[in-house]
Amino acid sequence: MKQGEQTRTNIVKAANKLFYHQGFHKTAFSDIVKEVGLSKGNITYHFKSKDDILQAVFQRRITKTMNILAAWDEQYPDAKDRLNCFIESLKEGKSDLTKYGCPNGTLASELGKNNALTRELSQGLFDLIRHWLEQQFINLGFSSEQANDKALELFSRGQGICVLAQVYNDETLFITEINKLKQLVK
Amino acid sequence: MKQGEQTRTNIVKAANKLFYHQGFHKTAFSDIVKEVGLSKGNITYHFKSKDDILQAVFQRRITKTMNILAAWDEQYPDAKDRLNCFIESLKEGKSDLTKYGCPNGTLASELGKNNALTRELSQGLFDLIRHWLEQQFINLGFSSEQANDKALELFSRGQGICVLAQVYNDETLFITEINKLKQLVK
DNA sequence: GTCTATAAGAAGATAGAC
DNA sequence: GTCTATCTTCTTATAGAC
Repeated sequence: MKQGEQTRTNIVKAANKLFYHQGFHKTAFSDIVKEVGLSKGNITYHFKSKDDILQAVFQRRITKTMNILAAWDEQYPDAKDRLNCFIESLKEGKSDLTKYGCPNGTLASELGKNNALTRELSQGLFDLIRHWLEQQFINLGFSSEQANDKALELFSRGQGICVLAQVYNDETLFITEINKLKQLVK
Repeated sequence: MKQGEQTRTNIVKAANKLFYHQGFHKTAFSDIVKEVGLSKGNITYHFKSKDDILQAVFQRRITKTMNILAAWDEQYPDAKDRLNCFIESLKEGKSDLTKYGCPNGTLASELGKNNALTRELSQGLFDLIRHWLEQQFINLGFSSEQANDKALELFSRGQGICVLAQVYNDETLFITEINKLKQLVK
C-alpha cells in the first residue's frame, strides 16, 4: 500500500472507531486528529470535510461486511451453519455490543433522524445483512416471503437486544436473549 | 400554573421534541431558543446548562411514562388487555417511531455510549416499562423468572423493530413486525 | 422573569510553507 | 503528503439592563 493510501486508511479506521465509541456528532474533527496522530492539515488533504470521512467510514463498513459474509459463504456449505455462525459472531462481540451498542444500528439511529442521505447509506449497509440472512432462509427451503419475514425478525431482534444490553450494560442479558435467536434457525 | 413554571415546562417540552427529532448532540442551545420562542437569557435563567435541560427532559419522560402506565392499570383490569394496549400504542405511534425511532431507545443509544450518568437515566426510564411488562406477565400466571424473560423479549423486540423501521423508513415493515408481538401475549 | 449584549472557547474549513 | 497558522462560524456560558 502506498503511503498516502495508508494514511487515508488510518484516518478512516480512527474515525470509524470514534463514531462507534462516541457517536458521530459528539466526535469532533480534532478527536480524529488526536486519534490518528497526524496533523489536521494532513487529514484535510485526504478528506475535505467530516461528512466525507463519514462516507468513507460507511464504505469501509460495507466492504468489511461483504468480506465477512463472503467468507462465511465459502466456509460453510450449509445455510443452517451460516446462520448459526452469524449468531455466534454476535456472542463473540458481546463486550463491545454491550458497551457501545451495534455499530451500524447506533449510527443509523443517530444519523437517520432527519437526513435522507445518511439514511440511505445505512440502508445499503443493512441490506447486505438483511438479504444475506434472507438468502440463507431461502436455502433452507422457505418461500421468498417467509425468508424475508424470518430475516427481518432475526435482524430486528438482534438490534433490539443490542439496545437493551447497552442500556443495562449487561452481557448476561445479551447472551440470554441472543441464545433465543437460535430457535429461529431450527 | 405560575408563569415561571409554565416557561420552564415549555422549555422542557421544546427540548424533548428536539432531542427526539434531531438527537441530543445535534441539538444546539440556540435550537432550543428558537423552538421555544424565548430569549437565550431567559432559558439560562431556568436551566444553567444543556445538561440540566437533559435531566429535566428525562424527568418529564419518566413522569409521562408513569402516568400512561398507571392509566392503563386503571382502565384495564385484565393483564392481557394491558399488554395488548401497550402493543396497540406502538402501532398508533408508527409515524413518529418510523421517522425518528423510539424516543427513549435512540436517546439511550446516543448517550449511553460512554457516559455512566446518562446511561443510568435511561435505565430508570427503561425500568419503568420493563417492570410494568414483567408485572403483567406475572399477573397472567408466569413465574417471576418467566415474566422477566417475556418482558425482556417483548421490550427488546419493540426496540429492534423501531431501529429497522427507522432505517428503512417503512411503516408497513413496522406494523408487520409489531403484529408478531401479539403472539407473546397469548 | 425576561431581555440584550458579549465573552470565551470549540467547531469545521482554508491558506500557504516545506 | 505533511505540516503550522489562521479564519469564520457556531456553541455554550455569563453579565447586566429593564
